[in-house]
Amino acid sequence: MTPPTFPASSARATMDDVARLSGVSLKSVSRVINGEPHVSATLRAKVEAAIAELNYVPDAAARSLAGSRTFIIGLLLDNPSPHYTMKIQKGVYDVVRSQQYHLRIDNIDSTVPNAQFSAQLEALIRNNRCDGFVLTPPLSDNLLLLDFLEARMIRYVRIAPALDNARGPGIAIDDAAAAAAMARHLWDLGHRRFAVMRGPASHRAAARRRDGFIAELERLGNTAPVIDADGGFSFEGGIAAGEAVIAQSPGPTAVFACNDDSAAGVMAACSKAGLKVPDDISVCGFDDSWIARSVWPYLTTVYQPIEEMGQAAAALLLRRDEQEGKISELGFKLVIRDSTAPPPLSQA
Amino acid sequence: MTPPTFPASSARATMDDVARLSGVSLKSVSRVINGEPHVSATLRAKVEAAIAELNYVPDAAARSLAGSRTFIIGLLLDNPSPHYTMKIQKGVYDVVRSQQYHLRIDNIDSTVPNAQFSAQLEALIRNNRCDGFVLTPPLSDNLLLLDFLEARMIRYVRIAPALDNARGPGIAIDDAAAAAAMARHLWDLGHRRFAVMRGPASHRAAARRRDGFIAELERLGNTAPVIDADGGFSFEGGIAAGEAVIAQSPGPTAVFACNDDSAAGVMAACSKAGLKVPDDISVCGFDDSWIARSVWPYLTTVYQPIEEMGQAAAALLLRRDEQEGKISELGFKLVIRDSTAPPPLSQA
DNA sequence: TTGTAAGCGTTATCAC
DNA sequence: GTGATAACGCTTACAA
Repeated sequence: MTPPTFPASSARATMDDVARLSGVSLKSVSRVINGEPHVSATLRAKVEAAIAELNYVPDAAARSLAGSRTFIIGLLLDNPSPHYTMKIQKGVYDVVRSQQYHLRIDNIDSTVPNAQFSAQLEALIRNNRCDGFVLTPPLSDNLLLLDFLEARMIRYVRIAPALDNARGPGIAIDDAAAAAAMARHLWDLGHRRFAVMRGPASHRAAARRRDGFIAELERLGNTAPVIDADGGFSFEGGIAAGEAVIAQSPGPTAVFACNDDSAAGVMAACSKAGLKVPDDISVCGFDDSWIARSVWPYLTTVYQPIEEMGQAAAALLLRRDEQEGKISELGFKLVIRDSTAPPPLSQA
Repeated sequence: MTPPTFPASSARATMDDVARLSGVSLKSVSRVINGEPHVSATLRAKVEAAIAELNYVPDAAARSLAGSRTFIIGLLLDNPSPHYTMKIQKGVYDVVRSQQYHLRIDNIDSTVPNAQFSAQLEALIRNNRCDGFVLTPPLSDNLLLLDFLEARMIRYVRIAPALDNARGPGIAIDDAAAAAAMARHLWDLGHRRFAVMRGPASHRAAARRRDGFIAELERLGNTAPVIDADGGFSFEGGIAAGEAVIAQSPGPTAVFACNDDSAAGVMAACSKAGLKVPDDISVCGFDDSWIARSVWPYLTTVYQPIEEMGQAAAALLLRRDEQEGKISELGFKLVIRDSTAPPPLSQA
């Protein structure tokens, strides 16, 4: 079987052409291109003119063969929510392209046994290096992965890490504070009986949301027990947990789900049970994902700047300001829509 | 400003090492690696043993510099639905990786003026070629893009093309037939008054769905006019169009939306208007996207094998069986869930 | 069937 | 500041 071959692109100008046209050496052209110091203004001008005239663009393959950079940034994805992932991807892409880098995608499955996991990583790294990886959750908290990358001196930036935060650079929001803001919103509306839908154990940030919510309620003076259910971060999980929770007596007047998907599930459970949101019960979520505006009534939730987190992660990776171990926090925003309201008078 | 530099990965075996260890020439190793013919079994065995022992992996940069292949496939994205895009991306990724290729992502904005559009394309192509592109809708029907790629002899495969189908290879489903199947489903339930929510004009496949739906109704004997509204392919568009449609008198007993997002919007509109789905009105969509299971009741829709379409597109690109102009059709499936039922007795 | 030699287009080393 | 010249790791004529 003959391997596939593809036509090369049409002839392009090389560094040689630029050097010849501008009457300088190859190395000088290289200096100009890479913005190296110790180049006279006149030389630089000559070279730049030639580059413009020839419409010259450096060849990535040659650069990465000769040099130590590949001009490729990898985005490591695992088991992603489409909405979340696409936002991150868009953010990373925009920054990467603005610096003349390219974006490579790599999916890895972190649910397999360790040996297999390492094999996947090996396969990714070996035949086509890249200049760094952006790690998305739950990979951001995968210690095996961090070990692997560090052992090979491969740079990375973690998005929404929640574990071992001194470990590597990262971009996050303050999940606990955001959940606390939501707790205050519900409290101020008059709610006093709450349920919280936690996320899967592997999602560390979800635990922070749940804990932050409960802690803030306590701080506000809440003494009643908060119903604690597993919403599984999914619509189906939200339905199941929602049905169980609203069947209790007395039931909650407000439910905080740790992501929007499970919140939508809770709303569906309410609708099945004949409870009107928000008149009979308030429901709120987290993420301000696309589903928050795809349910009726629109979901009260926490906006996190997902795309900006992708941008910031890429920028951090490209900057190389040895910020190891620093987690940059971005702002969140409470988005009050139509799924939360004061509790029914009879229950206030 | 010094450009960022990244550490090279740890020393790896090269083809030279393999040649030395196995006692053959460089070229022979190359032959084995590339699966070229005319290699004796013994030589091949020796080389493969050496490769295994040294854990050798060819360097992509060197290969693409010396040869005509880059081992990179590009996925061209524009204005994507997250769910759809992620599925395509996953499918393309899996096939590409299985052939030792890598996946590069490129977003382009096709809503800008032509000159700017071409500039975007130039920028993508120039400094880092790739061995072919997978085109996703609406890019699959962008004639400017096809011209651009063909002029540069860059291979491509179109996903869900609906225009100029003789133009290049592509992967699609039979949108008209799928819509017709949905029409029969509703007709068989007893519905006789229909509305269809069409998509935006740029999405050519959407028009095929609408037309196929209406044509099948006529074939079945429907004489009443079909209400034709613009659902805009979005949740918001579906709400607006849905409100307008159900306000009519007599209103439809069944609504077919050309994608799931607008179908969900119609459901929300019904819910606002106090109509119960499916008891008072049936609603169905197209795509079997994630939102179809994120609404209540679950949406009756058309499943299209999006991930497989991505796989097939990548396989086509990699095969190089000059199948120019051939569109491969994959199967669809009617997915009957809970949002469709017989019309209310009073209206049957 | 196998091997030799000449690049591919950059960056890096070291002189000048 | 600037410029020869040697890598980088592979593919591809062209021989043998």
